[in-house]
Amino acid sequence: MNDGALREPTFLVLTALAAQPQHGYGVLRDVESISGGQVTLRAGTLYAALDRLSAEGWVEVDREEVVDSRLRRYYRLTEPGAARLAAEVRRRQRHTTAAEQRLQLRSAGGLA
Amino acid sequence: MNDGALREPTFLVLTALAAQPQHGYGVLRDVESISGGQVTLRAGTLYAALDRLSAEGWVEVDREEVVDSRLRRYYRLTEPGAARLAAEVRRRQRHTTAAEQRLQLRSAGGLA
DNA sequence: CGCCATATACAGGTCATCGGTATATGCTTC
DNA sequence: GAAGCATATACCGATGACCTGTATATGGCG
Repeated sequence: MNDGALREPTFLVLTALAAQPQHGYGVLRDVESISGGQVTLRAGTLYAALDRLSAEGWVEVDREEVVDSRLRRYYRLTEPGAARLAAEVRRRQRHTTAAEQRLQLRSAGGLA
Repeated sequence: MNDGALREPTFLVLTALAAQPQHGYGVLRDVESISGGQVTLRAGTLYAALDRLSAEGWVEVDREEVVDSRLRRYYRLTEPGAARLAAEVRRRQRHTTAAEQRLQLRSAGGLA
């Protein structure tokens, strides 16, 4: 079991749903704000990810509302989904910490 | 310009080369240790990434040695490569911080 | 009246990664 | 002494997440 690494869009979708349920378009805007405008998810990416994550059991439909004749489907992060996200956070922190240390060694003039 | 997100294997290859030049197999072992054994790069992934990153100007061949009739090609992270890695670190830290905060909100019983 | 924001959905294409294989040497183990 | 493993680089076909673009529909703004 090498894998399990989440791609950035998937990671951000889970993050957007971590605090409270949101509908698709809300996730879209949330991801944009989390990333400071760096990441704007394509609609296709978002709904494909939502389907995939539902099949995985990491998110599920919270409720559906109809606002102005338009459907709003709210998604919720499940407990397994939260655990998965937490694991991915640890994994990424480990990697970014290693990268930082090595970049510092580099600017310090190489390895001892 | 939405993109620029590095995939995990690519990120780890750059990280492995950040402190000092290494040859392919050294990168392989280094990535494994950085990730605590979680990530073992496929040979195909590694050399494809090295080619791609060379074309991008983020890594370059440092030197070549022949040890026991076997070639050792050492790669080095370039300055643009180091800058790219540093940018990716900042990006990932922003995202992991957001994910952590939201997971805490969740365990605290939802958003205020 | 056209444009933008809101909102969901699908179809076609790309590309990084995976999985497997090939080649070659030297050390260890049985 | 041969079987297997670590070292070392390299290619090829398949997969799948993601991107681009498009379709559909409503309401507000200029």
